[in-house]
Amino acid sequence: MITELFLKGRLRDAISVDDRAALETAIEDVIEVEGPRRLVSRAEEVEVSYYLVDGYMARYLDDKRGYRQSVGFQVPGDWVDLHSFPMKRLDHDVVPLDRAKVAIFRHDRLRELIDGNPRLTRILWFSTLLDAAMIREWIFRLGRLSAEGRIAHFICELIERMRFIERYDGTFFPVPLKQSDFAEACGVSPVHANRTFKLLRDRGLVAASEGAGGMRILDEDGLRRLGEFRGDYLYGEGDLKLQQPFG
Amino acid sequence: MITELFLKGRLRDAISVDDRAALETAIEDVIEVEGPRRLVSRAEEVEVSYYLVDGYMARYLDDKRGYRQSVGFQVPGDWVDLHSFPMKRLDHDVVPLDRAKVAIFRHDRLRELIDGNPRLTRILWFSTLLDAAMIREWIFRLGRLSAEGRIAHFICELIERMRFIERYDGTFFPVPLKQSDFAEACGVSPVHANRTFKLLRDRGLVAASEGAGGMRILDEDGLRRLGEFRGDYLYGEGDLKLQQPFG
DNA sequence: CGCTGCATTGAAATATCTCAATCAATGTGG
DNA sequence: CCACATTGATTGAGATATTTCAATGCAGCG
Repeated sequence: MITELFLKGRLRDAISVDDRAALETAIEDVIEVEGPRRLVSRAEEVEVSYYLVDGYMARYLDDKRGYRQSVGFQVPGDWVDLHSFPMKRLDHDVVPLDRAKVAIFRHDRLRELIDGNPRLTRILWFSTLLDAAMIREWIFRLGRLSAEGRIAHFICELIERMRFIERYDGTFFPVPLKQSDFAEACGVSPVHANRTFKLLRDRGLVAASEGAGGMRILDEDGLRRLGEFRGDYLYGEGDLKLQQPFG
Repeated sequence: MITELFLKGRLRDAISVDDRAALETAIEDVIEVEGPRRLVSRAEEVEVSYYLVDGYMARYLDDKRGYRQSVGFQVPGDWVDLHSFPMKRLDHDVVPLDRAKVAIFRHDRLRELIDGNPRLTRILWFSTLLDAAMIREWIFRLGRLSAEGRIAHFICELIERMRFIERYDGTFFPVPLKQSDFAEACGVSPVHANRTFKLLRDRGLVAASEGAGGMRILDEDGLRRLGEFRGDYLYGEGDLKLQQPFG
């Protein structure tokens, strides 16, 4: 099933079998895309939304000098730009990190699908809001943490999200992020990101980088403390949240 | 009409007369609240959402030391926590800045209202996404701008939002924000916020502070340049966005 | 008059950026 | 197999930006 990973580890069980099937039938096509070519550009009018089947993507805003600020990171099972469905345009660019596989949903088809189905509507709405909750936590990260805390916090988020989709085995997760990608996500210079990783290694929190192949975690609790990480924002929805205690 | 200002200056005209009326009838009550007492607390389960009729509110995440990061700012016409309707809980606190008037919408009542009304559903969904677009721009602000740029950018956003609801006359807007509130929103220390305001005054961009009564703007273009401000993210929705050119 | 809450200032301590090299791994063409 | 280019990681050193701590100023208010 294409949408196998959608909300996996969170609300997935709240989606009925029928709704899942309906969602699957609304898929227009599944294609391969590859960075650094943009999949969606800021401000262009769009008529489809993409669901990320496999691979990773980042969302960017550009500053005056051409440097990028990452405003989102998508993993398999995420919608990349479902918000363009009610919004018509995006306020940012979407770029595959490497090679990725996406399912295409036409907006008119989505509309047909959900207009008579408030339950499914609410689930899709929910998933865009989960995204918003993450972004809010990114603000916290940038506004209140030191460079070291920011990187640690971001790593914790990645761990948690990879765990949802069973791509984290307790010590390693694969993600094609370079140090400069961490820098763009955490609002620090690439050079400082490098020094920060060295600090994290010296503290025994993460292992030496495996290139851009992924990340080996040595002390998840230590990272959480350093990044003042509370995982709850990744859940939403009361009942399910109980599976993961706050803090 | 209570929801008079909802999406004013943006999508408001897209809401049909019937839908507006329906929305009005779903109001449970209108009450006065006052900060610094929290209106909604992080993680508590909620059954109502609030629409801000008058006054201002801020949304906060706390760090380890008890300092706050502002992750949102609401003006009259905004929903303060509509996202709790699909989410059940909030990931942050909501606090009136001063005295405010809010309309209460019970979630079960909202559900009845929109379940047979996909158009209205999409408008509410849209408004939560507009909120998300703003937050993304906040990330840009924190991640890519200097303290001076951040404050300028935030002021520009306030100008624009106050303009939508006709509370900005071209030189002044009323908002009970202290320098320390700007600091919490922009991720800088209160002391540095103070020095930054001095810089902005010295550059002739804003006038001497009027306490927490509001802000007098001397050079909006200058502020936009300094804050690398692009107003488009506040609009959403293709057609209407044309009213305000990009950049 | 003496609080109290905010704005302001100074000075030293830190954190982060920038610029400029260097290094290591990888791939490519000959 | 070698010379070379490319990409990303690493390091050093000086310049800037921002924080922190500690006072001071200033206005409204009981």
